[in-house]
Amino acid sequence: MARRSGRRPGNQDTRESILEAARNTFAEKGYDQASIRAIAGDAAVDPALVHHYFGTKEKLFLAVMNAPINPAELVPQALAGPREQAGERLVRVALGVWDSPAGTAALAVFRSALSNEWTARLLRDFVVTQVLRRAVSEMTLDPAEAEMRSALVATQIAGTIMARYVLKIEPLASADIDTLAAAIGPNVQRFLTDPMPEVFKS
Amino acid sequence: MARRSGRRPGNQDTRESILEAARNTFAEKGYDQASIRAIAGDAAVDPALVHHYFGTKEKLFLAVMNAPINPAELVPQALAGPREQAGERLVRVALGVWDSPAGTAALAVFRSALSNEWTARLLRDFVVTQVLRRAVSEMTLDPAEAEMRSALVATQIAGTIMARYVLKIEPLASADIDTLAAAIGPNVQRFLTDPMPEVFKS
DNA sequence: CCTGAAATTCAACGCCTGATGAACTCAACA
DNA sequence: TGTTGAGTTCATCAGGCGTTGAATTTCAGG
Repeated sequence: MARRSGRRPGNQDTRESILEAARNTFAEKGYDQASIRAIAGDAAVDPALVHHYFGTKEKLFLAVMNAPINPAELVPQALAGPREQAGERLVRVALGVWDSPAGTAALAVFRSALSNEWTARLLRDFVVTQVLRRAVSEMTLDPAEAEMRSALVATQIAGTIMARYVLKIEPLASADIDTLAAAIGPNVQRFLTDPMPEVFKS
Repeated sequence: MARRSGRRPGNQDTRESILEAARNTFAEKGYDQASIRAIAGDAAVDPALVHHYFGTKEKLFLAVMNAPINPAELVPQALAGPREQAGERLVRVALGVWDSPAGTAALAVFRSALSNEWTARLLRDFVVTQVLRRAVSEMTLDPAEAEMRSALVATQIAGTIMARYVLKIEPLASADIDTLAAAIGPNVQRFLTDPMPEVFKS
């Protein structure tokens, strides 16, 4: 018999409101600038409670990042369908993620990645092992070029995210997904499937 | 008679060594994470001396950013020559800047822009008013599309910088400029001159 | 030499940070 | 009903931050 007596977990709204406040604050300010006190204040909660639930700031960050994005589900969704439209679909899926509620968490890790070394590693490893590698294997690209091709795709996607969600450069920030997909998709497509200079064969 | 007696400015090595330490530290850690104490330590100097020379951290940052990058010189350099190769030249010039010593300062502002609101505004305003607007006027693009085209170019350039210098994704980080220019240039070119969906005409 | 201004140092201020541990509340079980 | 343990609060720690102002050193002018 595990739990014999005592108050039962009961109200776990608090835990989730901390999580939500953390997600928003991390997304707004990045890892370093988001203070536990600010998060706690946002959740109308004592700062010590944050530690009670999540231990350390790092663990809280990981808890925030844990659920929302599942590449195993998104990558096939982006790659299903004719190869000639894979680029556009990829842009559409990526922007869709960032525009969704889950995108808040993604934006948090993105923002944090530029000022903090370990979050940068986090993002790089995630992108490389979870997204790019998966996409490469599903698209059956020429292995000799696959790494470079997927890295190039990453530049276009990352740049779009950066310009639209972080720097908020107009008219990009206000454009709708269809417009952007039509404009950027073909470029991604070229990175994916068009012939590349011989330099890459090495 | 302005200065009548007293020690003359003399040794300004100190000022420059602070500036250099600041440039490196800002580039490594971004604006917020780079502490005045760390910069002073890097320059083997008392923290108070930094304030003596530059007043505040913000002014020090601006002093670091002040000199090194001159769009008035770079933009024409990127745009001179046949329009059909403008994309590739643009990539080449951009990467050239970041690979140069001056690029350290540029990387600093780039890094800072994601975690700090006012450096983000700084970068956005700089990019929009100093680089994009200038490029647009020199290339005589259709005004109806110019804003969107230059913003799209910005996404590809920013993404490349991010992947290569911040996230350091391989094989991008180790590739030489020629390779990248050949791979990415055509995409930039398409953003610049290829026909765009009608949606943009608005 | 001596004066005075610049260069440099030192100690301290007030504030914020992440984190800790003890105290208190209170619902549920024995 | 009394015990238990989770939920919650509070005071506090040690440390880093940007910044300040006064003291001290250094050195070129008059």
